[in-house]
Amino acid sequence: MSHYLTDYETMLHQRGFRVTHQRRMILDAVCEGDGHTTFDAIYARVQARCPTVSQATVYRALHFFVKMHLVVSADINGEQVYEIATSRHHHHLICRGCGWVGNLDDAHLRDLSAHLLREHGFRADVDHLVITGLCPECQATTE
Amino acid sequence: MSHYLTDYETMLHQRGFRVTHQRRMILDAVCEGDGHTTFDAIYARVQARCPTVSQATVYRALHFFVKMHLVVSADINGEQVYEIATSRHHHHLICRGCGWVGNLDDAHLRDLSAHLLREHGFRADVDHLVITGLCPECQATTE
DNA sequence: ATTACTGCAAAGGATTTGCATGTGA
DNA sequence: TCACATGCAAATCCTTTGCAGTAAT
Repeated sequence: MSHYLTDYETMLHQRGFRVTHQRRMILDAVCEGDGHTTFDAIYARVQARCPTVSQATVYRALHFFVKMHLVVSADINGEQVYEIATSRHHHHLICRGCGWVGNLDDAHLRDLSAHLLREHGFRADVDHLVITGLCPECQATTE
Repeated sequence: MSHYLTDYETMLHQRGFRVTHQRRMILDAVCEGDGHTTFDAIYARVQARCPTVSQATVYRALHFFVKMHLVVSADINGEQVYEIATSRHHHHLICRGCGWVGNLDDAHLRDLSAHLLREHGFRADVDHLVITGLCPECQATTE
């Protein structure tokens, strides 16, 4: 993680932005998540370490990181979630029964996105697709 | 449309719910849309015919219709949109540049959902997937 | 020394809710 | 008739913003 941190700090410096104590904590809090961290979870983690950090700062930092492409956000069932951006594209399976989160490699969507580009001229955002459904356990218990 | 209306009215009656003037107007307003109608658009259409209908009623009716599976809702870029439920599964391509909306037949996702079920045991909700991206025109103008 | 960033509190916008009234079956 | 549905307004929730003070470079 440390050389990754160095990279992003250098990048921010080069662009004239500042690396603050708060931003470091907030980015750490995003990294600690399993991949889909809600605002509340991030805010709680930050608060645990530094109770004076305000919600406004967390909101602003998250927007900032998204704009800097260090974090990606998605909307799952009306709730905004955040995840550290990685170079490898992958997608998520979300169980609407129990909240289980699974990963889906980009490879399985290559054909689809190729089709969309060829037939519709549509360039799909393939970096963070969310597919909801039911995991094996939740299929057993009829909703 | 009329026999469809009869069907849903009968269904609601059987379940002990009531078919009111407001609910009819609200469902009509959802039907008039191209498939992704925002709350504001629905409320505006209803207001045009009956200015006394309140937002609360529209919110309540939409939730009600979703629960009755007469309407499906999705979240596009943080905005909730509504669409009449149809038997035919289809998906939507949304241009994040200009808001253009395209349809994508379910057939193109059959392979993917079959794969998910086979490999992950995951039963994907294939009734209303939203894929964002850029349409041909908006690809020209670099965002 | 700049000026980006933060904390606080207030504002803003969207959605929900309590309650008295109205209305469909 | 009587429970369901509505309108109104207040309440609630989430997010953004203005501004004065703080801190990174």
